[in-house]
Amino acid sequence: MKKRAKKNVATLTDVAREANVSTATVSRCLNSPEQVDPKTHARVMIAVENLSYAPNFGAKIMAERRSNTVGAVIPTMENSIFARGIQAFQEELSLHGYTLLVASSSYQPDIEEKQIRNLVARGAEALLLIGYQRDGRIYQFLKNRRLPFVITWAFDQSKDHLAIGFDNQSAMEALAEKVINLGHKDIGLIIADTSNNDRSYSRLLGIKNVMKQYAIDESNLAVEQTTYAIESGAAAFETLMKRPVKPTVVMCGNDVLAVGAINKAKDMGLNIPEDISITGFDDIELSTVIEPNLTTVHVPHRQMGRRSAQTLINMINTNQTTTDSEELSAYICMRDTLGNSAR
Amino acid sequence: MKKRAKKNVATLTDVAREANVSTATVSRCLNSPEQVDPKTHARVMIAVENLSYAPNFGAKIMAERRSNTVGAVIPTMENSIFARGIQAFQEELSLHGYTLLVASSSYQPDIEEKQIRNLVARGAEALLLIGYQRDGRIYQFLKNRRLPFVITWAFDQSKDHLAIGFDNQSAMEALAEKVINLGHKDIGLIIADTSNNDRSYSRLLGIKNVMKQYAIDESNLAVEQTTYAIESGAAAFETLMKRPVKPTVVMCGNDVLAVGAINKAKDMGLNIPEDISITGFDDIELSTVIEPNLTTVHVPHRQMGRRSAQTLINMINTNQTTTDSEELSAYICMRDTLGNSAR
DNA sequence: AACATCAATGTAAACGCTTACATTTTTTAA
DNA sequence: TTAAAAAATGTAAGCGTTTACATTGATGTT
Repeated sequence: MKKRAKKNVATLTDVAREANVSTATVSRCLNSPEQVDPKTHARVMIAVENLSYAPNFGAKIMAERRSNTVGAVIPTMENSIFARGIQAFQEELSLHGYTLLVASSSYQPDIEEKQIRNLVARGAEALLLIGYQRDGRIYQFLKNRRLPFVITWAFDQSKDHLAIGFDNQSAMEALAEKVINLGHKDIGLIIADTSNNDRSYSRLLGIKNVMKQYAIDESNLAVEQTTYAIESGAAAFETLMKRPVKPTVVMCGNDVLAVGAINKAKDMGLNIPEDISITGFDDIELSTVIEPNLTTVHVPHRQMGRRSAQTLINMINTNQTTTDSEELSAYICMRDTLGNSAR
Repeated sequence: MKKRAKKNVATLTDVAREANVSTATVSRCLNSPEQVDPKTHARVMIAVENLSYAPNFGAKIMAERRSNTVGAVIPTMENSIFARGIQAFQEELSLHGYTLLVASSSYQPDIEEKQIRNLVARGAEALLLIGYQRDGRIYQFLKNRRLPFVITWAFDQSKDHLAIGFDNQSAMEALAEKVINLGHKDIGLIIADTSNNDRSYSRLLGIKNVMKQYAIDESNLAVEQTTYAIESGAAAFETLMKRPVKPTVVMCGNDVLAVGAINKAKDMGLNIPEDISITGFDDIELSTVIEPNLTTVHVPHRQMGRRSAQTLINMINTNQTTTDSEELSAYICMRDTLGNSAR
């Protein structure tokens, strides 16, 4: 009966014994080789190889009191909404010697909280988060731990958390204005659940705002809330088209939903944009693959990723816990799915 | 002048002091609450909350000698080739209390090696890897550390590493046979660099095999090797169509490339499949979004992810380092981009 | 009343690394 | 040649947990 499961993988001590040096020397060979005699170094590296040694990060992090790791929690990995931004984030991080740990929350607040705590526990020195909306407890937690974090994919002057992103509401306002100027009055909207997704909520608000501005009654807006998947977009589109007074344009909370809507519209024999206009949001790859090409809002994916990384690294280095927010611009991509109102 | 940077985040000891108990009790509150008096538990949890305590995984892993973590290294996160599989992998893992750590290699062997070592260092108890091809040193390393791993996205009877995947070669053979039976003799192929990508290589081999079988000379196959991106597919397609004898079908190593090819074909005013046939591989979301819908090979994404997770967990639990491989089936998805030879 | 049992808690060693400081060896300068 | 300076290496403490084992106190049994 053994006392504790004894893992038999080589440790620094094993390597030291094998190479006939102290653990300190082995450590130096691995972390600052210039400090050690080339001959010793060679001998140690052979021992490392022979024993298939790999450092134990847990021990390393603890001893160094730092992890060179930055975390990111994104709502989903399944579609490519966040892929390009995260890719840029990661590229910039590794340029500066940091490793990225990604976790996904499946758009669920409780999972997000768990993942945030998980990343912190794993030694993340800073965090990238999507959107503002989360329990105050989490913000308090991050503040107490003096953990630098940046919010992205959103930007709201009135909030006081550090954000590097774009203003969802005004981006959607610009698009809605364009839509209305093309004569559309009956508007359908397919969007993610707005209750725990501030980006969705802001986009919805943007549309409502512009409608008010143009004196179009709110009852002219038909909203379908759904999950982020092509099929959900298709289903929601079908529902919208069954309404007594059909919309002449269906605006979508993102490109994935819009693609679903377009597919369904084509299935139903509708011509886009002659019979029905459709718009998206995000400008992901899909939007130029779908036929006709999707009119959407271009979001500064790569820029958000890059700037967020730079800012976080700077905060880590200067031991600051916050800094100035940065608004990046989103702009409308006019393509082929938005036309004049059919009515 | 400070000796060491003193991080001021709460530790277990701080919580213990605050709650007036020993560190052991705090640890038990967090890990096996049923062992402690409810009153004590409540008191401790308040202290935890007050101090914004989060456990230090490094220390935890070291003390527990296990991490409940499994790693995966995939070639890319940018497009969605691996997204669905990884998603399924992750779902199955968390069902069993394991956390997934994902890293990407950008299709570069040296980065892959680094990432593998990184994940191992971070305490991964098992690994998911894509394809067989990697330096023997890495396999030796994994073997020496008795680290369970599974290879997926490939299956080759003749290799003796544990794999849970499909046979790229025979899948491509089936497709090539179909293509040839439709009268195609001049075949273009757009595929990733086959030199360090065994999936690509097998697919190429599959085509060559069938051509030989049907007595079509190898010179009838025009191969363009390129990177995985829609634009690369488009560019490669253009190159292929400039050849003295144009192919009547362009087979692509994956759907992303195929989408690029289709786009370019349409740009060039070619009708698909009347003027030119195009095929893909993978069956990702894109393939039913593109018009016309892409004829491709369906790959058992989710099944590979799920079965891999189950198998790895089983190996961890039984302390085994390998087990039986499992061949899953891929099948042809006939859609609208493959037709009779135009010649 | 004495003792065994059990639940709750505490004590302290161990995990594998880094690094301040101490010591030894080599190089340089006179 | 020798002393001083610089380079290479060693020693050992400390990082924040878990857990075997020890201790304490309450409860039940005779």
